Amino acid sequence: MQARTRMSSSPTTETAAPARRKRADALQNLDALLEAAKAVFAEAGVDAPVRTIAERAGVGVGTVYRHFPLRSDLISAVFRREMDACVDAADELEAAYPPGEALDRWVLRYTEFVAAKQGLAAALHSGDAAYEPLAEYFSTRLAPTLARLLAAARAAGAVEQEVDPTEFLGAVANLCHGTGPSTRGREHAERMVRLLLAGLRAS
Amino acid sequence: MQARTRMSSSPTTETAAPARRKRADALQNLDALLEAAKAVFAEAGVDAPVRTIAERAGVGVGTVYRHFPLRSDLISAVFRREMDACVDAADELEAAYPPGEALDRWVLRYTEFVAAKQGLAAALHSGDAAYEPLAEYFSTRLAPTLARLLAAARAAGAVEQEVDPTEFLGAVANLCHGTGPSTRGREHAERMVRLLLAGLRAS
Amino acid sequence: MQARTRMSSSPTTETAAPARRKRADALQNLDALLEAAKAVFAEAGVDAPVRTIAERAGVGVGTVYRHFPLRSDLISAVFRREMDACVDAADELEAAYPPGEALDRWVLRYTEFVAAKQGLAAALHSGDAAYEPLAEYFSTRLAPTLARLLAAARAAGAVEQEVDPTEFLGAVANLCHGTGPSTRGREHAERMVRLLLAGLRAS
Amino acid sequence: MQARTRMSSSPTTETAAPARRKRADALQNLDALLEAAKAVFAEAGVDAPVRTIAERAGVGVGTVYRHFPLRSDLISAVFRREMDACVDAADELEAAYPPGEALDRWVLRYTEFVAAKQGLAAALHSGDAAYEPLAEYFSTRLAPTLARLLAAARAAGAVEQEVDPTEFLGAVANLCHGTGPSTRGREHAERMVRLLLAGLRAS
DNA sequence: CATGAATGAGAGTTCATTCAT
DNA sequence: TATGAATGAACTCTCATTCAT
Repeated sequence: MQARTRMSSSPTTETAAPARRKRADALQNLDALLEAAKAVFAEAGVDAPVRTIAERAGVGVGTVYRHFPLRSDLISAVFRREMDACVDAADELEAAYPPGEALDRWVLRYTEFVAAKQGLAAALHSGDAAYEPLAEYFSTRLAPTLARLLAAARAAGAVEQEVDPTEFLGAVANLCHGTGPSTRGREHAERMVRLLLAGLRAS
Repeated sequence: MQARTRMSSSPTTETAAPARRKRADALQNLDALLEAAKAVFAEAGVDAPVRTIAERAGVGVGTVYRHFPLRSDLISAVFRREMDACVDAADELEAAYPPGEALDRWVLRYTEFVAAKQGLAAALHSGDAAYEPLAEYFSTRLAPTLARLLAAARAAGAVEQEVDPTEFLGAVANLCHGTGPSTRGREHAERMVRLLLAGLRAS
Repeated sequence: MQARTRMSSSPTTETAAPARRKRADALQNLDALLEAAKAVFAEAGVDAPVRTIAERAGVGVGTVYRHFPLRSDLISAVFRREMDACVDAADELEAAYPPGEALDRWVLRYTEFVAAKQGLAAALHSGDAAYEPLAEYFSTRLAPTLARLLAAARAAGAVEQEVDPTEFLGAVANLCHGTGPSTRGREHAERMVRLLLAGLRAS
Repeated sequence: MQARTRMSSSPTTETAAPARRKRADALQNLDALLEAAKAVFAEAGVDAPVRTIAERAGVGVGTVYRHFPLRSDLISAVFRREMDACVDAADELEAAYPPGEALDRWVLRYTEFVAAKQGLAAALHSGDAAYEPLAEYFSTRLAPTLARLLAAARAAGAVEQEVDPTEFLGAVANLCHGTGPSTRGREHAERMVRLLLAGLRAS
């Protein structure tokens, strides 16, 4: 019943094949869904009612279930995008800064990401088998990145302590827990993360 | 909520025994309730169904609501007791160890407590205004204790960094998040907490 | 929200213990529930929405689930009562008529019962494991009754064919399928059942 | 339901081939649909999700709705074909056997057909007005066939009882209810149908 | 004071049906 | 004409919370 945006591009200017149109709509919906989910997760956590997300995206609940049969599918999809961005940031930081500083900056960058995703850590630790894929993504994408940065920093003498990358990432995620989207919360998390980083340096 | 006619005669005119009995019963119930809640919270988190707790305690749900109108009241009551024990431990540690070590040992003691209380941190950060009293208890009992230990350690040159006690306590609580009652989880949390402590030492 | 009948018997005339009152209410509700379910099942089949039954009984859905966690529990309860009555009728018929006629009359009595319970046969054959208890009740209560009547009739030379009682009962139930509560439907079922009975007699 | 502009040029101006192709495709689809529906009905009953049928046939749901706007349309179409085969069988049986035996054999043949169509009887008796056409087909095709066989058998002295053909057919269909595709179920149904046939013979 | 039956809002999930492409 | 994405009504079931006894 919701009025879909009928962009109504004039027929003459339309160049894409008709078959594409359908896909375009679907993709648009999917995007709206991911955006909505991201927003709702940030506000109400990953346990927010499916209906809320559907409404926010302007679609029916059925559509959500069509694209993401499991809640975890949606969660994964939402977070994966940003995790990728986070992973990519490592390259730039490594190129621009010495190992120790690159490590710090990347961890802080990661902190920022996690802090903005209320409920991420909770989902990760929920024990719910549904979030396995998400956890796996952590291990296969983020952890290796941190491992690389750690190794470089240690080689440069900027880090003394041994630490398991996945464990460390989990700890940082946990430190962001409950720190709303407020600046105060952010700062709080950041301070604690810096303490953790300082700990790495200690002999 | 309307006060029903109190059919029972005034306490003064009653023989001591029945009155005692009643009070004793009530206290017993309350204790059973707290024990049950503690156990259930540990197993299923602080969001466990009220009925589960009531059944575990062998009382009706109504009784739970009578004693603890808000869920947070029950949670607070449950945790308060153990917090007190934790606070008390500080004295002994201060007497037995040098400031720096006393600090470490106490924080680890606190870590143990929090790790055993699945959901404590979550509740604390839930944003639900209902948990305010619990947070307050944190500030008024635990935080001053930590502040004292920190001050002593700093005076002894065992700590360099400045840190807000409440913030630090929250961070430690967060680090325990999702670390089930398993030994592995415990160790994981402990390792991260030690890192945090090491961070305090760094110049 | 539904206004419960507040019979409000004057306090002075009330003799039953207060504790009984609660039970009385509960039982009344349970009875209303069974009556409502019976009616709804007859009108809309055993797959009727739970809410419909709850509304008809004037209770909340939760109450239905409290008393009958599984849909099949409710169905069983509803039908059991009438099955018992049906079983009891056998004694009277046996006493009042010669074996062959007693058999006929009882089967017709049973036909009447089943015809009035739209959905009984369907549930029985749904394959849904949930209806097992109901099927079992068939085997343990009705089948033995029919077996007895058949044996007597055969001994008296009024029946020639061998037939498995449970199978026969199922067949009769099936014959009532789709015969609404109309007289026409009833008669239709009855005619076919008589044919079946006639078949028993054939050499 | 509004008629869309028929973009395709008129059939007459098109070359024969493409037109044929289209028709051929459509017919093929229709056939696949009927086959799929038959299979699905047999496995999951006539209430099976439309999508299941569409997938089985390798077409979109829209196609199902195009050919069979009402579910009953599909059901009717599916069963009609087999009913016709059943009707045709009567001729052969009449030619090959004496009236009494022809009757028995045909009824058993019909039993086989119905037993294989789980849900046919249910649909027939569902009360849903949508199945009227199917019921009508029963009356106009099968019932006359049975009537003919019955008349011949009666004329030959092989049947004593009067019985309405449609009613009898319905009864047989009902007896097949809930008898899965298993051999046991089949035999059960057959036994009961034989009893019914024996009843016809009784004086 | 305790009890636990009753209530009913709300969440998840499925599917018939429509309709833009 | 076929497709399948989207819709949303309808259903089941769970629990927090109230309140008569």
